[in-house]
Amino acid sequence: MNPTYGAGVVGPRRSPAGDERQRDAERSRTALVDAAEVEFGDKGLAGARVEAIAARAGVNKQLISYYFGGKQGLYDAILERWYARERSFDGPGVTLPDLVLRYLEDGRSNVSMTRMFLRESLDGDPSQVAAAPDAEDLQGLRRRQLAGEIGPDLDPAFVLLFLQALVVARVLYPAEAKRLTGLEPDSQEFHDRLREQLARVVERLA
Amino acid sequence: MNPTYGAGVVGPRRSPAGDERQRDAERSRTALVDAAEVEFGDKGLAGARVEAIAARAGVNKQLISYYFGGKQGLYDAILERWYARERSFDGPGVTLPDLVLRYLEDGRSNVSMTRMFLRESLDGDPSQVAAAPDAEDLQGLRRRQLAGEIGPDLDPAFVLLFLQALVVARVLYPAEAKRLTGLEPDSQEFHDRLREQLARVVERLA
DNA sequence: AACCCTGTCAACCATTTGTTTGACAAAGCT
DNA sequence: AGCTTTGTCAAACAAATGGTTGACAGGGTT
Repeated sequence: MNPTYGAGVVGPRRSPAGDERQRDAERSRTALVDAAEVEFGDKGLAGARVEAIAARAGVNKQLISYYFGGKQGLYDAILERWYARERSFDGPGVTLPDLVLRYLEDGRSNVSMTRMFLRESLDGDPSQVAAAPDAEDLQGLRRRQLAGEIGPDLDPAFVLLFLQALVVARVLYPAEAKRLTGLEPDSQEFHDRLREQLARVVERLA
Repeated sequence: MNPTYGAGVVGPRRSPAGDERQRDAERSRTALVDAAEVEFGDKGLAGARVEAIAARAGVNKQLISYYFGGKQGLYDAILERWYARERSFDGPGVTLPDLVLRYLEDGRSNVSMTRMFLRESLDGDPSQVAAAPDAEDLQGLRRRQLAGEIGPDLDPAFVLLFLQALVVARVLYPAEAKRLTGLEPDSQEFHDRLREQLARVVERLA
């Protein structure tokens, strides 16, 4: 190995268009976050190794401390990104099946992050959560119930809880998914079938 | 601390009925398994600390190596126990709602183990699982479909996947459960409502 | 050109952590 | 009673791991 920076194995270039700078804080940051997402998703916070994350990102592990203040900081940064995106999901004029499928879609394109989120949910301390029966998402469901999308004998709170579980089933039980359906959980075919089946179940809630 | 064995703080007794032996391999084993179940459920395999397990069990941590060959061995032992019990669930003459509620019931009385199981599912390598569309549990569902318990437009494989997800929702999302319903997920009231709501959803699958 | 801030790395360090070792006593056996 | 096996513990150990330090060069600024 030679002691130069970046992946400049192809020889010295005179920064052709500003896109291949060998020192790019933003790129390093992003690479670390992306890599960490996978590692944390695979092994969890405790199981993930900072060295593995750095290696996957192609940078020195010290940068994790430099940019995020350590392993935990990196973890938090990713989680923040997750919550931010999730908050933007529900909106006015979105039907229930739409919303569910939206979550499903998101889970498909962010498997690692979903895995990480599930682990986080498992790790989290449930005692320090406030009850919020007036939360926005719940009110949305109540409105849907009045509109007839959900039967009057069902409790929107439990319905929402159930839906959240349904949406992550594939990520939570990849092995079961494969065993039962005979399909690869990552495949397009599985995804299509899942969409269809889930929609049918959601329709039945009415 | 004095260098004597057992919890004999109350003074020396002459083994009154064979139940308070201070050296009891079986008791130590069980204590370790029980303690580990909680620790692994709370922190996961990587996050759990052998010292914490031993402390919770009230024995020396070395016994983990002695009896189970180490942390991993203890983990495997517990997992084995889980699978063994689960295999005994489905049987002839059990209706679908019954079966689901049975899983629900089991999850309630074994929260730690369920948590641990979920983590394991998340950790596991899905690639080394064989597709088994002729599995026993699936055939059972197909029979139920013919009997009218499941609509003909639903695929038993996905239904089973969904049901498994529904049953663990409470353990997977304890914080959400509390936030949405306003009830403590461990409380009897939550459990009763959950039973009821879940049953209604399962009925709707027909 | 001289200077300085920033990005990056390799080596080092302190701690944590699972496991091994060695001692020792409780029970069982002869 | 004496011997052996087994259960248990405290202390020592080695490996792993996250974080810190110090060097150094790229780039922009003066």
